[in-house]
Amino acid sequence: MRLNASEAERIAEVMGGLATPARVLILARLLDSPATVSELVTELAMSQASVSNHLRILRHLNLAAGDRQGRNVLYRLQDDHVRAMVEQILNHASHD
Amino acid sequence: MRLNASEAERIAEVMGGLATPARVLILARLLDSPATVSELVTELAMSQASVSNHLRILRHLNLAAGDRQGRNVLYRLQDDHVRAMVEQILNHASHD
DNA sequence: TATACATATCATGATGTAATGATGCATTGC
DNA sequence: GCAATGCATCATTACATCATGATATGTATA
Repeated sequence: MRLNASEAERIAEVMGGLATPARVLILARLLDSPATVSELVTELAMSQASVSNHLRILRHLNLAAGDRQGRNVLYRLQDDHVRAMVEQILNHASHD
Repeated sequence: MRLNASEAERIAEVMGGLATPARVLILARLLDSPATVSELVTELAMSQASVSNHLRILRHLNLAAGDRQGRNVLYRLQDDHVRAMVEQILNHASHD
């Protein structure tokens, strides 16, 4: 599994998406089920601007995706591969 | 898999260890086999200070460990659980 | 012990990122 | 259309992190 510089850079970017407690909480919450922005705001006790900024980052890293439903936007994990990775990472914490 | 704030903080710290290309390259290299600091310096074309600083960070995060062998220090991944996590993360890149 | 080699740490400057408050945009209901 | 709701974006400030060059520590060899 040898990496070149640009692959390493891409991985580092994605991992940067998990390098802040706010986004870890968001991803862990989305592991359970999709959630709207306001649900995340109340459940995680974060400001609306902060949640929205973090969701934008997760979107751009292809870790999360949002689907508008009326006034709300329902966010979810991007795909099963992201799900597996997030699960593995959260699992790491419990073995540590 | 619900997280509290301090668990999220811990995970974010560990992921910060993978959030820089230099450390991704180091961990990917150590996935193959252990390596001394000078081997990492030459193989990855990084400065000695930089490699040593990054290794200190990886050590403190319990991602890597170093064993002195004479003048050299041989670095390796901390354990099989770290190995599994790093493999999963590198695997993510190829499916992306 | 003196020297060279391998690694670690330190101080600094430059860059990046997070939180916050304010504002803008989109959608629904009146 | 107008107001209200839900979300996104912007600008600012504060803080953290990286790379680098210099220096210190530990280890082997002469």
